[in-house]
Amino acid sequence: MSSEVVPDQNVPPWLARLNAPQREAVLATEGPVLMLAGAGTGKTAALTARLAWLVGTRRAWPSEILCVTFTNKAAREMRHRVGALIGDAVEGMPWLGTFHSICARMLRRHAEVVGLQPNFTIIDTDDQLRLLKQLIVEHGVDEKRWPARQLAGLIDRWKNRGLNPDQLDALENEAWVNGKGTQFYTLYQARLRTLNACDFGDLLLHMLNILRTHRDVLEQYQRRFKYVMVDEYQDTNAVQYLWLRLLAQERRNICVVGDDDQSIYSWRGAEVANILRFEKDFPGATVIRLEQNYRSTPEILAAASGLIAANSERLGKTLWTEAGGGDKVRVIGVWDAAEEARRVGEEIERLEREGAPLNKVAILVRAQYQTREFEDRFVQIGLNYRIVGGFRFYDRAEIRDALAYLRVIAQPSDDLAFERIHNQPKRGIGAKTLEKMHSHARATGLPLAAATLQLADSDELPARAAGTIAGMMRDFLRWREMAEAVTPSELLRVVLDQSGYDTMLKADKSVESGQRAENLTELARAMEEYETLGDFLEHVSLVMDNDKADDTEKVTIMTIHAAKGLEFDNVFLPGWEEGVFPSQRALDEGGLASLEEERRLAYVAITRARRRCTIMHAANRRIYGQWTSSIPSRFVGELPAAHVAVETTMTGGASLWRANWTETEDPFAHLANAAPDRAQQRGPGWQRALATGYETAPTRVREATRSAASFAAKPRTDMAVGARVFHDKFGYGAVLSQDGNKLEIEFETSGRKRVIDSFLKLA
DNA sequence: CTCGGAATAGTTTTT
DNA sequence: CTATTCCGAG
Repeated sequence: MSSEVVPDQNVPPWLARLNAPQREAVLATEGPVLMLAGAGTGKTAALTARLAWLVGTRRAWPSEILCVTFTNKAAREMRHRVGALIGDAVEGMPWLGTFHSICARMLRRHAEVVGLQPNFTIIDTDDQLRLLKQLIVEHGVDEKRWPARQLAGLIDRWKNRGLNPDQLDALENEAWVNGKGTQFYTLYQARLRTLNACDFGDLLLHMLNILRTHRDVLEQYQRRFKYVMVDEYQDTNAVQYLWLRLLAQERRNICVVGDDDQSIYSWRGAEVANILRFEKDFPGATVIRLEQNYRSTPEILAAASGLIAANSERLGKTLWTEAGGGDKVRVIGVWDAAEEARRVGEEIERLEREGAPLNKVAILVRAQYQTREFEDRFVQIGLNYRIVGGFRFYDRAEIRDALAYLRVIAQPSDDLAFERIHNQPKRGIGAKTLEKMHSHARATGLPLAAATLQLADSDELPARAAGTIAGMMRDFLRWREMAEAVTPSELLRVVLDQSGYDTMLKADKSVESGQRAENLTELARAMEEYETLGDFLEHVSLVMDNDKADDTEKVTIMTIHAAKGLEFDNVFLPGWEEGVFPSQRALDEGGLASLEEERRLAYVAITRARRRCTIMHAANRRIYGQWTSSIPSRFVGELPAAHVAVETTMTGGASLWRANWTETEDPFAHLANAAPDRAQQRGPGWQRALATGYETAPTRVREATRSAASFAAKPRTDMAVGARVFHDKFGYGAVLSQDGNKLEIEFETSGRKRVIDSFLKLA
């Protein structure tokens, strides 16, 4: 590719390094551009270079470019990489960020247009649910039959589609309590307005409404943004699309990057159609395909391409690579999920012995519940792992309590926050008092906190309750004054101390309380980089990720969704069974579209691998406590045979497996009985497993090496519940319970784990 | 108000 | 199976 570059001192090296289509995408600055960038084709490199080029050639100031991503992580990376190209100018890029953070920034300027104050609160799903629940109960709807979750889901969907309450059609209206959709959506929006709050969907919907109804505001932004760039365009939903179209339709300098084959978020409103219709919306668009892959071996690419070819409705791309060699994609069938985890563990230990860094090994699963089996196994064999996703730092109860205090200080009208902590720590203000507070607030139209203060002055409450409330309100007044003078971090420390929260934690002798206190210290530390309380709260609500830098060598276990955009040398893909992947839900509902999304997910999974990719399927697995037999995923059968090596290895040898299902305990016997034709429909993956696997390669079949752990079958008697123990990997801990030779231990530094007793010493 | 047992509901996840 | 939520008794 460098040979194509005409040496020219005006061409910066970072531009010369790009391949021809990437360079074309950079240089096509004027007019609409659709960049179809396959997995691993260097789209971020092209996008950052384009940004640098626009600024470097003085086509626009950094502040005149709108550059939108979906996640904070992507925004951060973009900022970082652009910074490497053009230096500090990137600091002046206020409009590089996520859809939500950019809209929040805009909305704070125009808040009054939609009836909000500029310091509005951004509420999260938790608050949203509590608020909706209140509304549902208040209006006499049976919360059992019509759960708040469902309403939240509907409202989210409406907002994602850009629908305001008055724009719901009859069908949508019917979706909630037989015709109360509009009513509850309206109530919810009104309630948010009185709370001076917004949910995530509102950030976009409010801005869209403003741009639609206020010509002057729209024109101001159209004039400002000379260039618009959008990453992961296949993930945009309707509001985002409409918002972008309004902002870009005048100048038409919009460049979107995406890959229809990697669209895996339709369930949260993303519409692949947006990418498919780009050329219609912006006639004359330049379409550029990035197809040269810099990540994977040709075998991996061929397997992935073959699989995705089974989808219809594709724009179509052909990935290729200059690299040669590499192993075929392996497919391994095992007896059950435990063996699957054991195999993966062994493979990883082998890789480790060969010197492969664990940081570049990943196990990608379809659903979170699959992680458990691996976690258990890796604890047993002492393999370092990290599970990505699941609990987030800011989701913890104590963190949310602390934040609620800060929110009430920053915004006295934040009823949701006030309600959260009104009796936390316990102040003796129970349901009865709370109900009085609520009804007084409703009667006076005051925020909860203000109404409560008034109530405390009256004789409505028992003297003791009135006293505590008055005291609490005095605290808040004092903290509010203090907030002007001290840093947010110091303020938090004072609040935790004076509110009695610290004391409450100290009094709590349970194993978790120590960790809680530590988390709060961690929070205070994280706050130190913020100057004002407002800055910090905005950060918490919009930038809620906590990718803690972790330099220890660990295997990553995460969902395929979470792995999008990442790459690993060695990738393990367990659970490729019908009902797991594709998921049962996708098979039951959603029809072909759902199935194709699952297939795209499988494509994303395979293309994460740089060097080696191992797909596995188990014949038996326990799902929600039910033993389930399953057949290999149809996706296994769709892999092009020429690029796949089937290497089925089972504990006890293949003959055992075969004996099991052919004669005595055919795991599919019930299927054959219930639906005789199902037995014949075991799919191509199954057929291949039969044809290639253990039939032709019996010598490769071997007893899985048992680790020392599983031999220590006799439970020890010297480790009673409560005993203090020591573990080489996890340090000191206390025994919580014993189950045979497995002990559950609360480790002082690494939390609760199940380990085998032979790895423990009495401390 | 707090505790404990029963009932229940469980893809994927960002903001 | 298991984490969470809900409800009723004390």
